[in-house]
Amino acid sequence: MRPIFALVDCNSFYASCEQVFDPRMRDRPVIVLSNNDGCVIARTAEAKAVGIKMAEPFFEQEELILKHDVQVFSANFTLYGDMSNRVMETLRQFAPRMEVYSIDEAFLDLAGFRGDLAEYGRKIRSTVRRWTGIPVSIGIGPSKTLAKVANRIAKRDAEQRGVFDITDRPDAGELLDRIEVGDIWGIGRRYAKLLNRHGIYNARQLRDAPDKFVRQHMTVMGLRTVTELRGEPCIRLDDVTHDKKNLMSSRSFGRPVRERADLEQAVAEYASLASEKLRRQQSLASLVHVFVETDSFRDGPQYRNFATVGMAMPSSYTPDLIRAAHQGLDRIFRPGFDYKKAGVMVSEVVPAATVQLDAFGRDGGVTVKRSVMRAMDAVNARMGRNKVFYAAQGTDKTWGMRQKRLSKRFTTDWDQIPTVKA
DNA sequence: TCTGGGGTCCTAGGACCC
DNA sequence: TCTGGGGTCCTAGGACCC
Repeated sequence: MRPIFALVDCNSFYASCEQVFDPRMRDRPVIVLSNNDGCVIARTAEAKAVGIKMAEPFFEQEELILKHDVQVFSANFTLYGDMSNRVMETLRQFAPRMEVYSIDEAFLDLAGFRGDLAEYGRKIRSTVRRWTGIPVSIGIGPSKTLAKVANRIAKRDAEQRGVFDITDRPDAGELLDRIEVGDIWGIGRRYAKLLNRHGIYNARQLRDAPDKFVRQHMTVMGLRTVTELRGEPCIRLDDVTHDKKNLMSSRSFGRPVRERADLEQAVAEYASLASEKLRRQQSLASLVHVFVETDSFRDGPQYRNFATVGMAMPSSYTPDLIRAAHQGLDRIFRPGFDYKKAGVMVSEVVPAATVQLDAFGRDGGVTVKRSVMRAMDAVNARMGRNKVFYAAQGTDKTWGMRQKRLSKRFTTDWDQIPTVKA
């Protein structure tokens, strides 16, 4: 059966989430900032129209923001994660198979669908809007890459009303003419530049480029993209969830940090977050990597370093990871620097079920540790994140991130559910 | 004053083995 | 003087994604 993919993509997702819970924000320029209120990571069409740039620093755009009364929010990932689940659950009803590709995107498998695909797309779109409040755009095509292209057209051309089907279009060539090569899924800045140097500027030119040229300059990955542009699918729909092979937890600090004690707290906090992520996917890790770095945007002495610490047995037990992270920090901490960021990554991740006994048949206390963690996760799930935590994480957290414009956790915390006044 | 935080895959080259 | 040929594993770096 001929594959047909639909790519459903939420429009300016984080900003849309904020609009759902605050009707005053509808039809207004709204933006959402990255952690630490650093960069713009989402903007509504209205914000784009007044010239707000994506991924650019917030402080550089403050003038524009004041002038156009742009509404600004700190990132509220708890809210976005929950809204994402609602959107995905809604989408699931429209296709036998679905791949959740990112927090705001999913591929649907529409192979074998009989009827008008674009019409079906519009039905999906209006249902998601009605059930979750989130606007989406939908691209439909014979390969994932072409579904992505169609999605761009759906977003760009207002007359498509948010849905575009590129399958069996006799004018596919002209449509691809209007897609810049750098806007193709899989073609980043570097490849776009390289292709431009060789006279390839749009999707049609890339589609028609010789295999040998593509293979030589862009490896097999590039060749896959080109094949997909030709309408021959080679990236399959992947509907099983894979365990992450690496898990990272890192943050920039709200202020420069000099004291070792503060770094120890921060690193403990990140190790604890990494442990939680491991437990959520029922995995254990045996390597813990710690890194610290100064602020490269500022003058002054710069330092960055990382250390890797192996644990005796794979673990997801928070104190094990905190201990390893502190060992790593011991190795790389140098006094006298203004640190801006630190992080903890874990690797050599294995499923928890495969845990081995040591040579003496002991389980290293795994059973006890597991019940402690289960209890802690249960309390935190119910009462709110970090209600129970380790003292090493610190209680004052003066290094914590700036989030001046945080919305409430409308959907995941009983105390913050919106109320309607009669 | 203020510049995010995650992930994946592929390739080339070196170490090492037989 | 002649100076093999494969294979595997690991790592660093480069590209991409959201």
